[in-house]
Amino acid sequence: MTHTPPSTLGPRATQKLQTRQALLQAVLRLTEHQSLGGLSLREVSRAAGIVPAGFYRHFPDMESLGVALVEQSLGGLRTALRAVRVGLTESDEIARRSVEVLAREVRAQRDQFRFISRERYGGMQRVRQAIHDQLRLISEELATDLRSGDVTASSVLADWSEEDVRILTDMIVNHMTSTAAAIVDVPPGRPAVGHQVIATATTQLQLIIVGARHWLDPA
Amino acid sequence: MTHTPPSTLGPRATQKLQTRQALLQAVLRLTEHQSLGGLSLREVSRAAGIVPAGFYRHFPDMESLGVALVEQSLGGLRTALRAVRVGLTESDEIARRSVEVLAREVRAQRDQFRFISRERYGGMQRVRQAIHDQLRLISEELATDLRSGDVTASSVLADWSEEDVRILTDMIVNHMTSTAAAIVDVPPGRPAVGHQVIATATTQLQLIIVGARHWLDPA
DNA sequence: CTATTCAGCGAACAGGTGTTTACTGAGTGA
DNA sequence: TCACTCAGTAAACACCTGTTCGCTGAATAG
Repeated sequence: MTHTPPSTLGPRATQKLQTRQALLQAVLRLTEHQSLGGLSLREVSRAAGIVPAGFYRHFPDMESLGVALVEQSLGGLRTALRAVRVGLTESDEIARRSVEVLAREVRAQRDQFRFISRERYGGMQRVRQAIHDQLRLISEELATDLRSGDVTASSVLADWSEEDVRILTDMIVNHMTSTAAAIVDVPPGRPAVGHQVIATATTQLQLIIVGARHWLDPA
Repeated sequence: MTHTPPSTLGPRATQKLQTRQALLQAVLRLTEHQSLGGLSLREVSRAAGIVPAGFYRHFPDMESLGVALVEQSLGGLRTALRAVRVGLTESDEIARRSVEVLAREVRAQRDQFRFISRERYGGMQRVRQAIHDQLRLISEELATDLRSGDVTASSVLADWSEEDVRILTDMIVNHMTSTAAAIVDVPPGRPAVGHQVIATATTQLQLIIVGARHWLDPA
């Protein structure tokens, strides 16, 4: 009677998942000084501890591996950003806390974000597309939270057109990716530089918010 | 007695320059669908019409070729941007005209800017450094024009600290690079999409300017 | 006219590449 | 227990890679 499919995976599937993660980790490690397109399938397989032919048990090619990496990385950031906004109504507060979360996330998953920065414009087509799609999702979720919900209570955004809100959130997301790239490039062991980067980014985001507040002002 | 060095280069040097340009052009052509790190020296030499060994007559390696390409590309943009600001005093006008110049330049030198976008975060170390340096120059020149000169006459920036001006111009330059990347990604033969991108970028830049105007306002 | 320079050539080198093939042997389901 | 699935293996395939070497022959300098 105990015919429920095992909620805990068998040793077979577990081991496969581990190897898959080893492949993803290998790419993150190897892309510290070069881009995905500069890696060879053999190099990655070697670093993951399997033979080249074994690679095909997990991905049909390196581009697919890249797409999987994008979804794992940006998916995590997306939920973290969504979580930080619940209960906040002051856009100043949202700005400061969003930059904080971004900084924390980037420092915790440094090589994931280096990978994203690297491949956002530089990478292979499907990888770039995957990044683009994830960023659009983040932008749209931010737009929803800014237009509806408690946030609008203390905001001027209620009067804005959908189009204008999209323009605003696109800019904010672009600013976030620039910030992430800047944090990634901070030399390790120089936390002072990191603080400087975050302070600058926060100021810039506040300037955007001030602009948004006075957007519809009489000239 | 006619010992002046020839102001017009001899056929020898001329031909060498042509081959050098052929190498640069070959890289621009080949990086449409992959990044510089994914190109092989042989591939580039072949596309330029020379034998692999001939490559070394011009560059010691591909990274150096990339640096040369960066300086040629961003050097042009830098002078074009500096030129467009002379005689302008209204920051609104500066914003609109800067985006115009950027868009014109990007469309005229599409593959150069695609290359810059590709390599800004994705590329090899020295290439990234070269891009970073050029962008910092652009940011500093903009800061100088905003602080001194006629511009300040109708601006609030006169009261700003150097640091704050740097923060502002850094953000503007980042916005420009995002815009350039977006324009490059516009599908060819869809000018309507291109107009949309430029309109969005202009609005975003104006929002930044509004923010700057009210930056020191009493809350 | 003569001696020198040097951009580009052709061949060779040791080694890395993606992909296919047939295989092993532990994990699985009935 | 027993057939079968399938993650990982080992070897072979034809091909491309960066770099070096000595050579050519036209442009150059004196």
